[in-house]
Amino acid sequence: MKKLSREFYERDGLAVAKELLGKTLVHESSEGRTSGIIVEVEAYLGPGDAAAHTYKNLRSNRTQVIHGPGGFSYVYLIYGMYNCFNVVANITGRPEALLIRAIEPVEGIQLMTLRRNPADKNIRNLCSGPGKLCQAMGITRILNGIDLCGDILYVLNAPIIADTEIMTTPRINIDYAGEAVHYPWRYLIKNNPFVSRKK
DNA sequence: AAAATGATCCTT
DNA sequence: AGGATCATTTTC
Repeated sequence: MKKLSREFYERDGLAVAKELLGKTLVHESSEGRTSGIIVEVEAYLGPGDAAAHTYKNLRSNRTQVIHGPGGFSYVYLIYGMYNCFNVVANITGRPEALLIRAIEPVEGIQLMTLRRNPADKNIRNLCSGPGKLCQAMGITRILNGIDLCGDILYVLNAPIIADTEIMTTPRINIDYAGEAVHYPWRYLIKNNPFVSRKK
């Protein structure tokens, strides 16, 4: 399969979020190659989304990549300890980010286990959360702002998942976001055992 | 300049 | 239910 193109990313964030399900995220690191199937994605659609880092078009050193073209990576530190990986969607001037919350590990499972917790042999615990998958795949803020149409971090195309196989729920841990708390912008592959916990 | 705050995870 | 841990944002 081919890498997803700029055109794929530069569309409405909700459509891109949904269509990312079932695609394969790949990281070619110096330690080795890791990959996995995206099974859970949340959309953060600034400027009208109180949960988004680009709410009211907020532009800062951290969020500037979200304001640029689609198909770039946005990686930020959360709670002083964990990285979160997002795919930037839509065109320049439409600041939308898609948080990859869980993947189903495919390649480099041994390396993922080593990076996470060598004592835990349960592969369900490897990438079932945004901080966990970044740790397992070696994604850090060094990769913030890189082009997903490049050769280091990218997503391979795959057939679209049918609506009947997709579930939507409100987003996780955004209780501060007022009205936006209820928006059904979390997309998951139904009955997939590798999604994150909660709700 | 100082204080508050997380798009989390793990342990109790 | 609470703590770890710190860059970023908000407030003074």
